[in-house]
Amino acid sequence: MEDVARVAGVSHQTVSRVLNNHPNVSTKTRERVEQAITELGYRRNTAARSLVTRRSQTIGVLGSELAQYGPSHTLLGVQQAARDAGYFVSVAGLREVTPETIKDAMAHFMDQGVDGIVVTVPHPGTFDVLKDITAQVPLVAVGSVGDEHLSGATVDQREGARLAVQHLLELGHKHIGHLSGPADWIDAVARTEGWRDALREAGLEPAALIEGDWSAECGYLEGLKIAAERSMTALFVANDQMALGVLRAFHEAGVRVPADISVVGFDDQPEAAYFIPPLTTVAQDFEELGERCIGLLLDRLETGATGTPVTVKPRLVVRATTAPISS
Amino acid sequence: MEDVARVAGVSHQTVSRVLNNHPNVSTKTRERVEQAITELGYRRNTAARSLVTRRSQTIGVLGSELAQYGPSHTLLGVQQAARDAGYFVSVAGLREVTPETIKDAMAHFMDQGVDGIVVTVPHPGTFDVLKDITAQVPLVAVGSVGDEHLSGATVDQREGARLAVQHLLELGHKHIGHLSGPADWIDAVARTEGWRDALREAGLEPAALIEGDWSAECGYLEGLKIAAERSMTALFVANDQMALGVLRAFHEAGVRVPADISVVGFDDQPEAAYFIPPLTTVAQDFEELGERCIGLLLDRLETGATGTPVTVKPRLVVRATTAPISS
DNA sequence: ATCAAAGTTGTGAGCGCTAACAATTGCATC
DNA sequence: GATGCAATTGTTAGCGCTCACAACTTTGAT
Repeated sequence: MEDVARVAGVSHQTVSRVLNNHPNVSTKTRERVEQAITELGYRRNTAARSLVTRRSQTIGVLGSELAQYGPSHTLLGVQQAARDAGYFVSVAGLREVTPETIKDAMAHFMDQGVDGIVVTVPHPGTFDVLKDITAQVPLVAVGSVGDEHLSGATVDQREGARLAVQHLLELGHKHIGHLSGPADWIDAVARTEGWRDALREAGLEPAALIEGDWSAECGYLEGLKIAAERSMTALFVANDQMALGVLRAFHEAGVRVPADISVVGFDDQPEAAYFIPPLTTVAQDFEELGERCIGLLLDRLETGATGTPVTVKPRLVVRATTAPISS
Repeated sequence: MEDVARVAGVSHQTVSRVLNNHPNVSTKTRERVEQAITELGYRRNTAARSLVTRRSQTIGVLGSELAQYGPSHTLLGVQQAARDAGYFVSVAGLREVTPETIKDAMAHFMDQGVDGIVVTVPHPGTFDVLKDITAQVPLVAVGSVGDEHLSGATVDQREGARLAVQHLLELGHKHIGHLSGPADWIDAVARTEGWRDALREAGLEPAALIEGDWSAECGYLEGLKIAAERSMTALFVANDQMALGVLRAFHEAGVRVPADISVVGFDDQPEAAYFIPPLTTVAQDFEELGERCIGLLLDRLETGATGTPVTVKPRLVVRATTAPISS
């Protein structure tokens, strides 16, 4: 920086002012400094800057299952938005979610001195562990959380599930089962609730709730059982991967989709349109979710304002696995 | 740090020595200092440390298509291994891969002062842009690259493709087509070459090469054409997603798999086992790839040694989309 | 011409840490 | 008990930057 100052014929402080866009620098000086900067290929030292400003320009992203469709896309959105705003993004993925691993990752972030944290850990209870962190560093969660002021952006999954079930209801179905995600996932619970709500509103009893684990394998196994029982005419599956397994099981068991049973998935992965048959499902924009989250966090960081949580609306995509009831 | 020193009754320098595991500290003093540290909940300031050591303990990960199956798992491995080694991981995902976006991301990393960089951009030419960076910061690439000394860990994709085609050959197939990935992907080219090699070795002419774009949609569209032509008895598809589309197209067109045509995929995503029919494919361990890469990079960082690139072997997984030729 | 107010630039200190060196202590040897 | 050497601890400087404040320059009103 001293070198730049020398070349531009000013003091190091003026260079600093130019770098930080301080108002009181004459245009001529600013230009001279900027030229010196490019000429010398000067880069400001982040460490030194952080040391005195006490800000690292870094946002920590804590996530689990980061290779899954939803989380990976959320991360993409978060990362892009943060980088566009000039922040660095530090990622910590959790192999397994326990209070210890969460605390470890948080210690990691605190060591790094992150300015803010985004959490994409879709399990309830996570936030009890995180309570004391919130006091030290602004923290925003992706997805709904028990705590109102923690939550950043959410896809209204309950609404999405309701959409799916209402579609089934409109087709005349009365026996609508649900293959849910694991009960320790916030999203899974929300989708199950949406299913239950829609059924109740229609005066139907929510029966046939099966808990799955998101995997195609589980969808297949449960699908086999459902095929054997033939107790329902429609099935709402909590994600597309399980739906794939279900479709395969039904195919094997000779249960025709949608003639014998209708199936609706959730997520709208790009592959869903190429399942056999193409899957009716609920689309949600994970990238937008991530971007919104960063938007909120940055507001909080830069203006101190506690913005209201954002809700992103899901959308029903009707394809070929649903049909009016025939029997 | 001064506070810790006071509590422990030593100088700040001794505290620093304890923190850095310097040898010449008496056990008693060390214990006293450590106790003071936990007592005060002291955290060393990374910025100050970086300022003087000129190391940020941060590794930058540059990637594109980070939400895809392969890249996202690689990122997971990289991230975990780096964090285990006490490094921070800074991620920059490229929405589109152009010299400009790559340079931008690199500038981002240089600003941050990363100690090393891992690149997961599977396009040739990327590394021409990166040439001048290598001089400044150790850089390791995931996947094969033209440049020998850049490349870190690779899955031997050529070998994987050969495995797939040999399997088909053993089943008696003579007309084996290939639906490849985009020609501007290094991996796609390697797989195509493996296919061509295996065919040539068997004295067969590699015909019917179709270039795809990795998507299920493209697999579907091309699958429809292939079904209409009926010019091959087996198809080697460069990834599982396209294979899904192909399977769907064949199903629609009344082409039976594997009776009429055998299909082999690539990647072995967890879903592949639940396709209709379950997909024969080539498995590769992306997480291991990422871990190995970090291993190599850290070696380079800490010992200065230029380790040799690691090659991870892929594995053929035979399921139900391949059968001996019948016609 | 004179002064105050605003705009512009420079100076010095210090953020929290580590490296190099200086000073002290302990311990074996004579 | 004196001496030398190694092990341990303390002292000082400075990494590159921003902040607070001081100093200087311009401008415009009197």
